[in-house]
Amino acid sequence: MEMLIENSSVQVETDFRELLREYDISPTQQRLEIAQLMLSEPQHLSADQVMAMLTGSEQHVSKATVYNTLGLFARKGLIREVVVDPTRLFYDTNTSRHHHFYNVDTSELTDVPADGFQVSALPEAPAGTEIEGVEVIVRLRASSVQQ
Amino acid sequence: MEMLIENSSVQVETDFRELLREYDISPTQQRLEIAQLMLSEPQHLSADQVMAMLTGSEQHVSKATVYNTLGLFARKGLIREVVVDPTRLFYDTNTSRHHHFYNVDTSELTDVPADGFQVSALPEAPAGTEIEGVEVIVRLRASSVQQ
DNA sequence: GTCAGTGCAAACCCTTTGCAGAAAG
DNA sequence: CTTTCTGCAAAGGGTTTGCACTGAC
Repeated sequence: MEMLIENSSVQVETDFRELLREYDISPTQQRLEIAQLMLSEPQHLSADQVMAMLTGSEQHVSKATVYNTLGLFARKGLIREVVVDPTRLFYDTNTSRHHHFYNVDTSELTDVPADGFQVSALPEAPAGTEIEGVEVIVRLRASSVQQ
Repeated sequence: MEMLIENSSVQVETDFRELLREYDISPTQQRLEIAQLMLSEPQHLSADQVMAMLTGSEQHVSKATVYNTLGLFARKGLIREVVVDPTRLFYDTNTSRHHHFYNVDTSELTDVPADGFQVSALPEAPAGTEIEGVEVIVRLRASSVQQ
């Protein structure tokens, strides 16, 4: 049992090592740890949540490194920074074009199903600028009516 | 000259006094000052910018009051809070449905012309929630090509 | 006179930074 | 061995809060 886990985690680690290299990020232990944690499944996490997930993991990662790493990953295009909450940043492991629900009551960030929304024509960027990205955020609150 | 300005400013003040009352906001001197400053023309301002505009105005308004007032105005629906920058909040005096350009290089927030964009179908809110608002932010950066 | 609003400074909280020590290649 | 990365703690910066004073009505 122990060996099986060992083997599979070594396998996973190797994969992420290559992934980071593809994105021009030198794969240190901490970066691998964070990559593995975040990228194993699509999700939306704040730096705080990443910190929390790291607590109890075998390898200690400091706060500064978490912030640095998330910023680095986002700059390199591995993950996407999402600005929805004035009090904290979210990081989305899905970098493809899609939109978000943000529940202001629970601070939960989720994807809008691809078929639920359509942005037809992109606006033209003002002179001297180019479009870096388009973000659509649908703010939700707990509904007052009974479900 | 002095008297003309006096008269017109008294007129303006009266208008905003009524406007605030309509939004269920008791019109204090500071709130009137801020309302007049912001609502005289459509614009996008951060709390900091409001502070700066107040400096040199006849009536002193403290930082705490500026923040409180902007939050109050937003809660009451007089202005709209816009979350585009992780480091500061913007307040938009245009509360009708429209979208924004955000220039990440200059931190400038502007409106997307109404005809430049189309959101066709709103997504359905997940069970137990209702849509509070939809925000579309087009992030811009200074273009590398010559204009 | 009562209660809401204001001002000041301190507290907050997320994020960034400076710098010495550790790890990567 | 050199360079980059990490960890710690402290600084930063926008926003909020606590509380005494002031102003609205």
